Amino acid sequence: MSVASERRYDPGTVEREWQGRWEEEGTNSFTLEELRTAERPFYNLMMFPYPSAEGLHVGNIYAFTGADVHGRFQRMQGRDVFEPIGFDAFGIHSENFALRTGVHPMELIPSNVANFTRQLRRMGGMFDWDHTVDTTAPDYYRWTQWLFLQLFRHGLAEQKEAPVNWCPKDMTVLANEQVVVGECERCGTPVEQRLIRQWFLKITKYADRLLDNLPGLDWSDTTRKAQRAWIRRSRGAEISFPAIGTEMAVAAFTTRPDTIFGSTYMVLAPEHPILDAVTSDDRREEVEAYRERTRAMDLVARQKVEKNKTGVFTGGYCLNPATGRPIPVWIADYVLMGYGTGAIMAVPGHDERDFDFATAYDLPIVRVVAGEGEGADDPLDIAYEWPEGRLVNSGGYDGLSPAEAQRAIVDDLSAQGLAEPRVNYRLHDWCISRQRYWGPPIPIVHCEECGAVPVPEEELPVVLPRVEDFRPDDSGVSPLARVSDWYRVPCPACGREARRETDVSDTFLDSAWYFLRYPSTDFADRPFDEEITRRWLPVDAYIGGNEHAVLHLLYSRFVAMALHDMGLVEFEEPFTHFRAHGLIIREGAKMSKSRGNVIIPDPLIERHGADTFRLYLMFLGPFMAGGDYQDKGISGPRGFLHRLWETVVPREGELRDGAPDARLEALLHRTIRKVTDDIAALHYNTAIAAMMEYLNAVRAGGREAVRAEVEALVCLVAPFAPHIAEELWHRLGHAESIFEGANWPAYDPAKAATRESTLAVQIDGRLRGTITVAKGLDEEAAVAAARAEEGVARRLEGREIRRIVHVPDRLLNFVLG
RNA sequence: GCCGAGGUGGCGGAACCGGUAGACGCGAAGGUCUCAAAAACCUUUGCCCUUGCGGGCGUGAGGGUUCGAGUCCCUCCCUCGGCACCA
Repeated sequence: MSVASERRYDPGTVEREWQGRWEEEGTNSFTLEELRTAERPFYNLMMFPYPSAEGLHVGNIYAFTGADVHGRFQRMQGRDVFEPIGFDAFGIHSENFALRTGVHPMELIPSNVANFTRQLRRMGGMFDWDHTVDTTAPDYYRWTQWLFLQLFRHGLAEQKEAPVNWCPKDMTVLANEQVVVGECERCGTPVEQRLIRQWFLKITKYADRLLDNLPGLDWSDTTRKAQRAWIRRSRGAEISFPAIGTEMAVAAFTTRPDTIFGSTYMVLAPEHPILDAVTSDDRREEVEAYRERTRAMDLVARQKVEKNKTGVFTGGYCLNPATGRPIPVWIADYVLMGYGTGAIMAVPGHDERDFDFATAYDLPIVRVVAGEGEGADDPLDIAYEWPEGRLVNSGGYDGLSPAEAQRAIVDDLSAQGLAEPRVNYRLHDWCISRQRYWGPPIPIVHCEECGAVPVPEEELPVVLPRVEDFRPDDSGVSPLARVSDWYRVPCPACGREARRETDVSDTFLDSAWYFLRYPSTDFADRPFDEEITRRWLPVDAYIGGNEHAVLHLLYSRFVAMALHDMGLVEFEEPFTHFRAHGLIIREGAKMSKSRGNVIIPDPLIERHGADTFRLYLMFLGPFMAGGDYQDKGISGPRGFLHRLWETVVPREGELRDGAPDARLEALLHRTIRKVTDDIAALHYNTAIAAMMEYLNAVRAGGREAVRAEVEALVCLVAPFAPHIAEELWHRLGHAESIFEGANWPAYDPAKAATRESTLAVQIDGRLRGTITVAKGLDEEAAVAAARAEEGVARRLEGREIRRIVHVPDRLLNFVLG
């Protein structure tokens, strides 16, 4: 073999050699039979990348390396590790890039995928290239469409009108992220709202389960908290306020029904449907003008821009059902149609926002809760929002605590049919319609007779046609709506002429189930095989960025729960273990093209090798916190691997056999323990530091190592630097791959034990010296040993010792009088 | 505003359960080897005072608990990330 004879470490040669052998020998891939029979399956998942034209950046490599280290570590401990990778290639990113460059996405994506594949192979990930996924391949999105149909059949998909951000110049729908303070991020035109019929998945039906399962998940705490905050459940009541002069009532959601006696006015969202009915003729013009102004703002700007509250009086009144008195009805943009009922009972005395509004428009502020030491009619100079105190000015409820009053008031109003207990969520149903081209068509046919009819499953996939002009237009519908020979189809139910749904689905739907597909890509006739799914899922370890803490992870959980309820999978939580990694920054700032501080990994990998680059990235800082990229820093890990090589492959002669040095052997076992614990906890940086420390000790003073001192070290290094580890393992005489068989070294506590310990000697808590003593030395002997130290003895001379604190093998503290 | 993470040498970062702060690495200085360079190896490297011995000060700021605090408690400041009028 060419490599084997070379005595110098040349990373490029070693890495290409082993990447070739892994590929040839199928080291990292599973056959269908192996997937069926794996005895200790471990599904190691990482978030699949969006294959951009720029290629993999350091951030991707960082994330994948960290996950790969964990996978290789599990494998060396004897698990059958399945580590797949794929491409999340649909979506607006590719579409916009294609529009800009004029390259059709159907050409762009395959070439990007090819480039990503090359880079992923080059970084030495343990990927199973026989089980990849590309969300834009018809044999993948066929099953994305299938999934939509299952949700539809089970009443979890519905079409309804919803507002979207619309840029009148670009003539396109914009995602919230594309709207910057009320303007289109591309052209700066003020964004409008439009109402469009769109498909929604009813994730809110699962809100309680999504919330209540969280404590049982072994996830990064930050991620669980983000999900909790995103769903945000609030319990309260919906209360009816009869609108005077009409037959209708305005329903308002509140979490504080106990404060109803303090509700001195109501506020409706400007879009509220009852608005026309309550507005008086003399106010109509002003109300319309305000409504118009609000409509011109997109949802994001409306929530961000105005700190000062604005609003107008409608001229209408409702009856406060508790006091029986009429209260004025206003509209204001701080009330959102999308939450609760789109109407609030304003309680300015006990809600900060209502207080601000009432102050600005001179509306009455009444106290209905008195805190400790406060009187019933003490004026309020800020809203009293706390749920402690006693009710006042509240008729028969005076004297109750807010909690008691909540129950009593809701009970009494419910009896009159004016209230009912209610739970609200911040979480909204998931809008999956995209009026765009680059996505899987939603598999529905609209028929005038039969309504929305699902495409029969055997007709899937509904293939996205190749369309040269896929620019969005003024119509507010997908570019597919211009392709009449595609959308005109007979109704699957009645056969009459009908029309395909021309919207495509959200990319998050593609990624909400990809982990189910990986182990089953051998099957063309089913999305996921029952037997294989039972063996491999739920995912054992999922490592990814916290930018997906909410959406992707929440949608995946929802899909898994829905499939579980349909009886299609056994689990309801897809990821039992999730860890969020940190971000790579540079000079204290996030890498971005606009800052010009982006690192392109390819030249670095060419120059130093993938092993060095991997090791360097993992050494930067704690994996879960991220790290600061420094150009010169790579020389540390590079030197370490070169020294490791030279230690195992001496320039002259051969590595000797023989007994290891006793001190080194003890250190080796402590290193094994530390590296094992640290990798398990994803503390990669300190694991690497420990290996460096050990190698430094092995080579101290230019000494030559013996085999027993370095063989285990080669194994410890393997998860981080797999190629060099393979090569050295091979040169140490092993025929099989270091990753075949459980080669992770065992920690032997007996060998790790030391006979001596260093004791810190303090006087009054200040360090005055250290002494080396036999392990487990008792206090009396330790004191004697310390007193023998000149510096210690001098300070103790003639002083009274009030107390001695002795922590065996650690410290001895003399407290003087 | 709310929630979350964090603030330690010139830099990235270590530090178990409160027990020698600064592991490991970068950078810097000096040296060995070499025609030279690279690589490798050796020594030094928190700050201040001191020729030296030695001493003092040091983990965002201030206070507290303790024999002992980077670590625990209180008050405050700053940075980063997320959510943001959710009734």
